[in-house]
Amino acid sequence: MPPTMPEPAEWTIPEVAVAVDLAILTVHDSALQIMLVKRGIPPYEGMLALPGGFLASTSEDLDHAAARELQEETGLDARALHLEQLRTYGTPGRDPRRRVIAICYVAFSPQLPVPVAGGDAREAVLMPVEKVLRPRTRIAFDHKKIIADAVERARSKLEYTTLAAAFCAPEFTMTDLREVYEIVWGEQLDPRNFHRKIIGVDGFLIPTGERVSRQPGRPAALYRRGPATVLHPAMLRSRP
Amino acid sequence: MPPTMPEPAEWTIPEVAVAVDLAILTVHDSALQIMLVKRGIPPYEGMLALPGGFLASTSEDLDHAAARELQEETGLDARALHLEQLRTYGTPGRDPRRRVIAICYVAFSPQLPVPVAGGDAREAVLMPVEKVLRPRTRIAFDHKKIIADAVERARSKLEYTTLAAAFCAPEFTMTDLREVYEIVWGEQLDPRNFHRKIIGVDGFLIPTGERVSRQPGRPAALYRRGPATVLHPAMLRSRP
DNA sequence: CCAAAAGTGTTTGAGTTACACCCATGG
DNA sequence: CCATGGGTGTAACTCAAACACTTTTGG
Repeated sequence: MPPTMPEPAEWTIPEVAVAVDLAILTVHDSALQIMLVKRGIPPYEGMLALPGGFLASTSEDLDHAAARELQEETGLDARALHLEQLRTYGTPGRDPRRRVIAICYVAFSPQLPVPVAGGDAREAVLMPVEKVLRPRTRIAFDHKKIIADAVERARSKLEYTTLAAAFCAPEFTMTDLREVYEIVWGEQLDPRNFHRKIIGVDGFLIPTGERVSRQPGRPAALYRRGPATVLHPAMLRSRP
Repeated sequence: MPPTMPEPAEWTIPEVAVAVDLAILTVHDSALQIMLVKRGIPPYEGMLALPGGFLASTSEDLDHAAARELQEETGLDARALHLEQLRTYGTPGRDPRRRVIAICYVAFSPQLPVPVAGGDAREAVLMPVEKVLRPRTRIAFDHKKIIADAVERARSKLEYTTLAAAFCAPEFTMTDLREVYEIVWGEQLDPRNFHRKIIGVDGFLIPTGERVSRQPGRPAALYRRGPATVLHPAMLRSRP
């Protein structure tokens, strides 16, 4: 860490602020959606941005800061969903006020419980990423790029991990799980081959023994998330 | 970025220093090795640590800071090798002096040219990661964990990208490339199947037309890196 | 009974593994 | 000419894609 620099006993601290931002993804209304908040102050006042905030204290762990932000913004408990570091963004000028280094996290959340009234009661919305990423949509700071990276992380993690289940409610059907894949990847999957594939990965799903009948048709078995975390062999999406 | 916080026009900047550290990996003497520097000052004086330094100015891009450190520490040109962000480490207490957030990068380098005399002429060494990661070996700060993460990144990137070639000299044989895989993964591969697999990925290798005869036996064809970056289907290592 | 969704079985082809075999060179 | 590594051919196997077919419900 301090090997190259001049290294006096004291260094000059450049005027750098450290932020933790969150890309909270969820599947809702047959679309992959991301949580955004409306900015109340300049710069980018009134525009949508990722939730996040500055490092609260000098003794707060990064992962803890992310979990705290998540709790504050959405009321969600970080222990109940998947939260992982995405990347750090620090291009000068990304915040017009001063140099800000943003350590970004992605969260994969099941349907958000309430219409997400944050603790701060600031205006939070869910927006389909498809819409966010359109060229015409304008998002504060460099957050559009961060969202694109978060979505790509989600898409590739579905391939080789069992994280798709993190988007499902605690109990779900095979079709619920398949729809997560279809929505995140934007691609239809064969229900029959999908079923066989998932059942073949042991530890992915635990059958509850229950069945639900939500449409006409044969009732579907209910499952819970199993202990497996990796998918091997991977579940590949088609390459263009 | 500043959505959750109190948000006065001015925020308090916590006393946080931002560092950029490098995990420079190379294959040398039939081992995956990492570049370490001996610390000249406390804390951890005399111990080995990753090369790196503090953000030089308030207007320096992170990727640029990493490339600059690389140049300063090793004389290597970042344009000539692969450099990518790994992860950001910020657990409080990881530097005993004050809060330091380290944005870490991994570099994949071909054989380092000279015995790595850095610009600063500080003592730099290559050490096999196998040795670094042994429980008994002590490394400054939390750098052992960072090194473990860097190695895991390298191992998994060989599976689904063409990055193995980044460890090879500009011109190399199929066996050179195979040995990169074998050394990084610590696993023997069948030379015949490996050859066919790599040849089948188009854009991975460009034949130079030349041949070299370095041992008794049929001379091997020489190749250069091709434009392909992804390996599809992936090259899987065996799972334990 | 019919439509619709859940789930099983079967065929085919792509891709990997394992290994026999041929090729081209140095000593 | 023979040991050695480079490279090709091929059969057995694994797994995914495609799809016919059975099961079980709501209306």
